[in-house]
Amino acid sequence: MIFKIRDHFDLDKTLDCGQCFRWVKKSNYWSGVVNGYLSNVYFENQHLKIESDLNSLTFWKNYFDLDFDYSKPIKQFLNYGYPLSTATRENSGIHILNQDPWEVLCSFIISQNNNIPRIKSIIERLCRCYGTCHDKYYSFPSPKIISSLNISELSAIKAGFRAKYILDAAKCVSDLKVDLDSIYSMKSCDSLRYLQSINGVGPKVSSCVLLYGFHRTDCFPIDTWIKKVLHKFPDFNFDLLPHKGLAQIYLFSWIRSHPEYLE
DNA sequence: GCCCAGGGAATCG
DNA sequence: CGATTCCATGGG
Repeated sequence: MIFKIRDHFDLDKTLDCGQCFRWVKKSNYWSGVVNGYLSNVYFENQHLKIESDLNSLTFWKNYFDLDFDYSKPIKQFLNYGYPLSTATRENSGIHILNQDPWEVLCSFIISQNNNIPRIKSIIERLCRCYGTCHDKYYSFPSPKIISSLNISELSAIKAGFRAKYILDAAKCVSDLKVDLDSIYSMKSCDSLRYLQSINGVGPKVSSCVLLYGFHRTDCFPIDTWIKKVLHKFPDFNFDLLPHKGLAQIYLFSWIRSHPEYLE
């Protein structure tokens, strides 16, 4: 299927900004597994082309967030001063994906005290070992599947100390002690506390789940890089900024590509 | 060998 | 309470 893109949209940055971990860049397209379906995505002259057995216009429009009006927050960010103005100028093509909440939760548990290449390799092993095999790719394993494992079986993915956190999350989610669907009707501050009832889920991981799995742009995940930015620019106050989660994404991408600006 | 990586729990003053 | 330490693993 094909979408005509009106606003500025950068597919490369959207899939390579650290919000998702299973998309792989091929020659002129991206290949990934989304909700159990192998999908290939192309972008050329303002058209987004998607080849996937997941053949739903509304799903993909939502996944790539094509109905959200980015122009207003972008305009505000551009007038908010350095460094957000610069970060926005360089990264305003990024869209916030609407990913599967369980995959986001599990992925960002794995992300803690870790680096992006290794996060990807651990997730890949998780899918290969315990996901469902379709022809030549693997779906992301369900919470029920993972909750049936013991800690030594999970050690195969080499997640280290995070393995016990993955197990607790899978158990909580599969027996509905943490009902992810209920979050859709909860306020962000309540869902943050709710998610943090999972062992291994704190302020940062819960914020990422809400931002990348539920499009809660009022959440502002503070990781090591954002911490450095806030320390370097103490006058920058995001508390009252609308859609500050989007600002966080721009700032994260910006500082990752220019770490020298911290000196 | 040492340091760090999209943090959070356990422990300590 | 806030501050520090530990947690597995792998690449630089």
